[in-house]
Amino acid sequence: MAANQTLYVNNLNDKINVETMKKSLKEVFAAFGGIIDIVAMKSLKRRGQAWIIFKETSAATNSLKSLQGFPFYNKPMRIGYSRSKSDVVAKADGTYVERPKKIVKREDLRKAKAASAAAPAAPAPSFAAPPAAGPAAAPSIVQKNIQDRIGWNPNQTAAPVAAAAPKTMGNVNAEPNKTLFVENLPVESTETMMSMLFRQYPGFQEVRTIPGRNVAFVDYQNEYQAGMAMQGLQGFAMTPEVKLLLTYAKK
DNA sequence: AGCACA
Repeated sequence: MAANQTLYVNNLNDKINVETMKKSLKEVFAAFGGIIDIVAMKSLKRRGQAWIIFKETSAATNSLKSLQGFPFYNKPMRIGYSRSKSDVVAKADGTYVERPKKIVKREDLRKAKAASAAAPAAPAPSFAAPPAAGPAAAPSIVQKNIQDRIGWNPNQTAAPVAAAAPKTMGNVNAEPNKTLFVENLPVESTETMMSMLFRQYPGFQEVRTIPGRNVAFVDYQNEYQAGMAMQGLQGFAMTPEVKLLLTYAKK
């Protein structure tokens, strides 16, 4: 695949509103260089994909390498170079030619209808019973899980994705906030471990654990970055039984 | 799975 200043990203979570998705993508990819635009659409043929248009091909290459397989809204991103030059880029270098409007064929309409009818309804929020209580987790499990997570090899194709987020929010406060409220911390987790885990996400400031309580607060520079960390680590399995529960802190 | 440009 030839290098291109535009990246093609797929396997994106299409349950996420496209505008939110574009903002979140910008948060992560902008760390690698200037972004001209992000194109993402929600139609049947185009959902779950996005084009990240960088100012520089080098930035595209760096982000491709380091974000390949990055767990994003619970799905590992698959990233490649775009097959063609983006219109904005072609317009800038004077090579843009008007593309003929495509005709939507009757057959395509039929297919689209069939596909949406076959699409399963969104799963109900899971209140699944916790896994059978096995032997008490050794203290090292939490550490190991975190190390596995932060030592995540960017070149692997199948990234270890956090367990599906339990949508059983104890805290109904959905108001975005640059501070995250973390629940379900196993007793053996330490502030150092927590910061290792949360530091992977851009904008990380600090973790504040609350003595005697299995909760913590994690600060980011802004609420988008906090949102990124929340999506990335939601349901993270600290032990096979204990999964992190993340919400925005109350303002 | 699907490479667009509203």
